[in-house]
Amino acid sequence: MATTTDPDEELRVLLQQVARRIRAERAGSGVTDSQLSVLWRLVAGGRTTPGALAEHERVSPPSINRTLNGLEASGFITREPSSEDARQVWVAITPAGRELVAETRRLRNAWFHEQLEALTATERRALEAVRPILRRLASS
Amino acid sequence: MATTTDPDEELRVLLQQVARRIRAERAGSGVTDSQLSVLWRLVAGGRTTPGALAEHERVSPPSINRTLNGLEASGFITREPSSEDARQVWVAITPAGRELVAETRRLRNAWFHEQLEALTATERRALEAVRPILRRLASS
DNA sequence: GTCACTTGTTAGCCGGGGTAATGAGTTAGG
DNA sequence: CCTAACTCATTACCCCGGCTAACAAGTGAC
Repeated sequence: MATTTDPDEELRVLLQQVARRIRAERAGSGVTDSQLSVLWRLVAGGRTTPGALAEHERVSPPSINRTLNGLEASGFITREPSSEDARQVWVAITPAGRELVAETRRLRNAWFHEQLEALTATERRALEAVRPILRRLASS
Repeated sequence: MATTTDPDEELRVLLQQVARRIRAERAGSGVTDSQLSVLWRLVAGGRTTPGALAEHERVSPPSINRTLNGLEASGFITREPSSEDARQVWVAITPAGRELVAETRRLRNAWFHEQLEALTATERRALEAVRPILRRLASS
């Protein structure tokens, strides 16, 4: 019973499954997925505000706030009221956070790296060709 | 500050973001993501057991059980004890479930479809080339 | 017949998404 | 200037869906 499946739908399902597979490689490093994502952003882009983070992560302000609470409680970020606009808050990564990013990133990438290394050169190229498409899909 | 990013890591992050983007296109159709996934599986593969579903969805037995509870309560699946092995349960999709799959699948694919249709022929081919790789990643 | 194993289920925890409401601060208009 | 509308962050609360631990029922082997 060969599933009579729309090819586009198979792609959609595959993308979801791969993402879940990646996510499953959590390595119990004490930091959650969304927390790591925020830390990664802070390393890449420097200090920012909760609102900007929410927008970047495509998540509601309350959601990002909870993530920030966890990170602050663990000492990986600091929150500091803005002096220009007292409604705003500056979110900055701490040295401990920076260190955690480096270490966790290594762990989190391990499985995926391993999978990619098993690819042939042709497959590697195919994947490269798709990178810009993924970028567009991610930001559309 | 140009992020100094490992290309493989960018791929990993992109895959996650695209998956989240797809998932966000939920269209409030009354059925949740994991429920639809199970229904889709039942349409494709016919009746099966909770254990087999859990394995296929790469999820723990209690998790699949909760999903099945929701589907049963909504009348989209039936559970029937096996006559050969009384420990086992047969899970089957109902006509209502089958209909819901058809309709929801259409809704759920809308956004993704639209994105894919905006691709050039070259990009389309690049995506096709990656399909078998995604299959392997999803099932590894 | 007993004991180990298998299958499904329940109970309870947690992360992380959402909306609604709130408080504090800023800004625009009369 | 002072009030009204708006903005940003946060709190409270709900829901979904992972997980482990524990358990009940059934099977099979010894």
